[in-house]
Amino acid sequence: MSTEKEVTIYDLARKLNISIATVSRALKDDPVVSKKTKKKIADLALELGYRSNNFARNLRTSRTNTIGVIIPRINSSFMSSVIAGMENVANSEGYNLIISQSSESAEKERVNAATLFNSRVDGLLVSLAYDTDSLAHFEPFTKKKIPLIFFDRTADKTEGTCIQIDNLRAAYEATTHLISQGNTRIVHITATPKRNVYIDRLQGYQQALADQRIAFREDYVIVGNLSQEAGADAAARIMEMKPLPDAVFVANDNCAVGCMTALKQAGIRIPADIAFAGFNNDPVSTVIEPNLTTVNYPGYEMGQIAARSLIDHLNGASSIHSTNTIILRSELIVRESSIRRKTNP
Amino acid sequence: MSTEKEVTIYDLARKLNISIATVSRALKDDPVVSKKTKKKIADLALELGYRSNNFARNLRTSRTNTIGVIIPRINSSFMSSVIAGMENVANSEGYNLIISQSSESAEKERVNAATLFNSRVDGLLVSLAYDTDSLAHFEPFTKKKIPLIFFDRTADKTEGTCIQIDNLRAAYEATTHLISQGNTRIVHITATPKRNVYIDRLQGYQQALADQRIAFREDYVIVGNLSQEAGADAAARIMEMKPLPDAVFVANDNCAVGCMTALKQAGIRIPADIAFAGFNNDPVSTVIEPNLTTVNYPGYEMGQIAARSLIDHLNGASSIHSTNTIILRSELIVRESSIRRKTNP
DNA sequence: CGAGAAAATGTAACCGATTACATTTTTTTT
DNA sequence: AAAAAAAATGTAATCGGTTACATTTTCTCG
Repeated sequence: MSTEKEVTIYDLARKLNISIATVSRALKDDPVVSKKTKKKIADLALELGYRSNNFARNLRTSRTNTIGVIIPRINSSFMSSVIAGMENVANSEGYNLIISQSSESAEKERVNAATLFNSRVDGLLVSLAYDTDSLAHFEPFTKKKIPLIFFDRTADKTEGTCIQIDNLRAAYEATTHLISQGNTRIVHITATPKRNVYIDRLQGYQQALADQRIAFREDYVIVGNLSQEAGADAAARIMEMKPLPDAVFVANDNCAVGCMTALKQAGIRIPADIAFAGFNNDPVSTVIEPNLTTVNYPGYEMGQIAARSLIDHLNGASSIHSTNTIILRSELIVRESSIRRKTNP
Repeated sequence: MSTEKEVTIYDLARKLNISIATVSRALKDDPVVSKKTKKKIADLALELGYRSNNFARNLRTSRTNTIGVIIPRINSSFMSSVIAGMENVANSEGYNLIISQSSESAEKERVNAATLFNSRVDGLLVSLAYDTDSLAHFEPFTKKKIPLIFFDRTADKTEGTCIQIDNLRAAYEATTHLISQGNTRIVHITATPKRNVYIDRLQGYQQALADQRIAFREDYVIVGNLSQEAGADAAARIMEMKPLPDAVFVANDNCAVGCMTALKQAGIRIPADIAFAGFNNDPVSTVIEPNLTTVNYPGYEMGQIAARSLIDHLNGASSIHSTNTIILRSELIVRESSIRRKTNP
């Protein structure tokens, strides 16, 4: 009835008439304790429903077995895969995850970092918000040598390890593909060039144009927040362009969908009038009609690798400084939205 | 250079030549400490970069300020809204969230519950997995009087509070709407009747049929896992039915989309040949063509309310037992997928 | 068999806060 | 101005583990 008292190592020690030190060691499977004693202790612990008190341990060892995660938003298919991958590894290694969202705000990111710092996470996994300029809020971590890993939206000139894809190459391939379909007036919709992912994709786009001797036009780059609404806004701008562009490369599927929908409503045919390519291989890319050509990259794996790297480092298995950037593979998935058949009239 | 030593209340006390008790009280803003002293302490704490040691506090108070969350999957728009809502409240109240996914497996749910129990969360927020039968894995919580709140996929016959919508009524409305458009052969695609949400929706569907004097047909209920693939499978079964059903009510938008896509590929027109209604108001519902009629319900708010209820209870502000079930409003959003114009040939 | 090495166990300080209870200081009252 | 009440501060035990160092027990081998 009443909340039973929690069982401690003192209780175990008393019952078995041994010292708490031995109990503590036995529970940690310390080789210095004899098998026989260990067995006795393990049995009794089970019987009494003993559970270790992490606070006492953490207080003593100053480790929390907790990893902090800061992400812009959890509500994309990509991010939830990443989280799932992290959880998978963390769980199996006995770590907990504390996930916090910056909602794309540098200020909220700062607050989250402070909170996680105060909860003394053992390490931090971060994907940066759109408008983060300074990395000063991560200094407390680096100062205290708390390992810090950036993934996807990474930061240059930092000490932390970065896990990402080759955004430049992926964008280069997507753009080259659009060009190969006979397009030359290619618009690029993207987000703030503060973030590596967007600046790299822009460069890939530019480089592909350059390699095919197509002049880069400043006014073909539309910067927004990559939401569906931003896609619709971009569509309005595109429709004002004369001549009409013949292809659009969007840095994110969700925004591409918003843009395509708006164009379709205005009677523009895709891909006949304008071809499309996106980025992320979000599930909507196979729902929109026509299905969207896009860049697929492994979120789940990225999450796993990020967590794995961090934990390995925490366990001293590998130094985080030995590997500074991990590049994962990505691939272009060609679907109807970019396939030119007979060419348009 | 070297990792600086952590500042403790002992350091503050020594510097100011006062006792640690006063420091401790001042930091908690205990009214018993004079303003002057508080100011001195706060200033020094700031200057020295003091941060409270939660382990010491938790060890002493046996509270963790951490809330455990168990959900089937995070990768739906609905769930990520829920999480965002929880985070919003938890953050502002100084609680951390530990999120774990059951991946729709009762076994994994059990393991997650055990893990969270061992990390001594102050409370638990749960949405049940598809195949969870027994609630035995939550007994340790109830035994220790750790509050437990179910949301969305709730459990009957339990002591915990439940937060959900009126699934029966929502499904009744959706079905009635389909009937009002002139449909009578209405298929229902859903998931395991183990979960309240699905059994309630099925009952709403049945009740609507009954009220309109349409006979319920067992073979019109297709049970699956509500994935897009399950939707495609259901489409195959639907196409074998003679005569062809004239409407489909799906317990989840994502599955509806899979089903619609498969039917469209087979040349069936929506809504002309078959009308559709879904559930959840997932973003894809406005991407699929035709846009999907669906039931909207407030994920963000549900998350907020769940977290708020739990925290209020933890703070002793309200007893969890006073309110046993909280019902949130939901609404039918009618879109093209269910609108019959001239009627089919 | 007995000395020394190895294995097993024990002692006690420590991690950094909270808080019941005791004591001192300040304010109010008469 | 002294007594009583109120406010502020201090003392010390406590939460439940970890671990350096000390001690005891068991084993090994000449």
